[in-house]
Amino acid sequence: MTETAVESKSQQAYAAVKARIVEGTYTPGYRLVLAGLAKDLGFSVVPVREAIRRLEAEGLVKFERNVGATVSGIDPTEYLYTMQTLSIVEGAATALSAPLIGAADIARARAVNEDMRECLQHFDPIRFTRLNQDFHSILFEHCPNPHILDLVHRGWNRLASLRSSTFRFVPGRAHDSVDEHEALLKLIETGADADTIEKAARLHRSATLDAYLAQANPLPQSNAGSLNAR
Amino acid sequence: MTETAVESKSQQAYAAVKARIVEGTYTPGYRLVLAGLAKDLGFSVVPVREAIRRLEAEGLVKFERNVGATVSGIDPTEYLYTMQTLSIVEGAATALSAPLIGAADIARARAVNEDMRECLQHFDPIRFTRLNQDFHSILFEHCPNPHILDLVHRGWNRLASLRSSTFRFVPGRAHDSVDEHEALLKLIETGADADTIEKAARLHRSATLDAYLAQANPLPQSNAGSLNAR
DNA sequence: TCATAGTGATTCGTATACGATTTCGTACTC
DNA sequence: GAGTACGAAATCGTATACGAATCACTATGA
Repeated sequence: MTETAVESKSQQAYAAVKARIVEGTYTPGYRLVLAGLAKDLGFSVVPVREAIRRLEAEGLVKFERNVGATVSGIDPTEYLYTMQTLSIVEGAATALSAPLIGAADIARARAVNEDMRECLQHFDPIRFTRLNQDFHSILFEHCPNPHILDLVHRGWNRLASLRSSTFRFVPGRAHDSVDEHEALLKLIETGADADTIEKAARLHRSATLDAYLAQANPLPQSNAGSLNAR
Repeated sequence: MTETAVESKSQQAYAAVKARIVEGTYTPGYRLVLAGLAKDLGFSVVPVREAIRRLEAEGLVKFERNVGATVSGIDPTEYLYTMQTLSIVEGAATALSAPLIGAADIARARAVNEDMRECLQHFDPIRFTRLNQDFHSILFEHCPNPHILDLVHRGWNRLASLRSSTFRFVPGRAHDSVDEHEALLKLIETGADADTIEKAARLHRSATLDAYLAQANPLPQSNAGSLNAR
C-alpha cells in the first residue's frame, strides 16, 4: 500500500536528467559524466547509464564509446532535420486526429490561440512557444496511431531540448503563425478532407522553418528544407 | 593494432539477439530471460540488458518491469500501425530522395523489379519480400534527412521482425505491386514534383495494407488505415 | 468445489568492484 | 623550439553479488 509505486531508478534518472536538459540547467555541450550524475542523484551508475542511453536514442544527448556523453547542441543542421521530420509526422498526426476532434477541443484550441495573439503585444518568446505547443497538442493528441504520436512527441522533445524557441530568432513569424492556426481550426471545423488538413499542418511548420532559414542564411537557398514547395 | 575494433559487448548482444529474432529463431511470444541469454552468449547480464532495452525502443520486443521481455508478436493492430507509419515516412523519404536518384540507380531498381516480376511465376514470398526491400531501399536511401531515413529503417525492421511478409498472406497483391513500382520509377525518371512522388509512394504502401485488411477482415471497414483515402 | 492466503522459485533491479580505453600533461630527443 | 613518446588520471565497460518484485503452486477454510 502507501503506493510507493515509485518508478524504477532508471526511470527517475531519465526524468531527472531530461528535465535538467530541457529546463536548461545542462546547456548544449555540457559533459554528462556517469559517476558524477550518479553521486548527484544518489543512485549507482548502472541506472544512470541506462537513462543516458535512452536520452541518446531520443537524440537529446550524444554518446561516444569510452569517452562519454554530452548534451546535444543547437547544430543548425540538426534543427533543420528535426523540423522537417516534425513537419511530416505532425502533419500526418493532425490529419489523422482531425475527425476525432470535437467542438470542445476546437474551443480550447481557439482560446489558446487567442492567448497567443494577446501575447504578441508584449512579446515573450518562451511563453509564446509554450502556448504554441499547447495549441498543437490539442490538435494531434487524438491521433489514433500511437507510433506516429510517439514520433511527434519525440520531435517536440528535441526542439525543446534545443531550446531554440524559434520565435526568439524569428519574432516576425509569430504573427503569421497565429493566423495560420485559425485557418487550420477552420479546416478541421468544416470537416475538410485529410489531405487538405495534412498539407496545411505541414506547411504551417515548414513555413516556420523557412523563416528561420531565411534569417539564418540571407541567400534564398531554394527549398532545401521544404518538401511541399511548388 | 590487430584492430580488434571489436564492438562493445552490448553491441554484440544487440546484434545477436536481433538476428535471432529476424531470422526466426526466437518466435513472437518467446520469452527472453536475461540470465539465460547472458550465459548463452557468454556475456554478463548487464550488456544483455542494455541490448534488450534497445530492442524494446525499436519495438522488436516488449518489456515489462520486474517481469521480463518477450519477442513482439504479430498483433494485427501493431502491423496496421507500423504500415501506416511507414507509408508516411517512406513516402516522404522517397520524395526527398527523388532528385538525388541517378540513371544508374533507376536502372538497378528496374532490374530488381524485373526479378520480382519473374518471381511472380513460381511465387516465393520470402524472396519476393527481400527483393521488395531492395527495390525500395534504392529509392529512399538517398534521403538527405538522416532522421527520416532512420525512421524508415525502423519501420522496415519491425516489419521484418513481424515476419509478416505480407505477400504470404495476400499473394494477389504482388502483381499490382510490381506494376506500381514501374509507375513510381517513371515518375522519378521524368522528374515529377515531390508531392506527386510522395503521394504515389504512400499509396503504394497503403494499398498493400488495405489488401491485407480486406483479406483479414471481410467486411469493408471503410478506410480505417488509409490516410489518403478520399 | 471454489476462493484465498501463504510459501518457494524465478527473474529482474541496482550496488559495488575491477579491468579496459581514452585523454591530457610532461619530459625527452632531434 | 617543435614534435614525439611515455605515463598518470579520468572515465567508461563489464562482471559479480545481493536485495526486491512477481508468479506459480499448494494448502486451508468456507
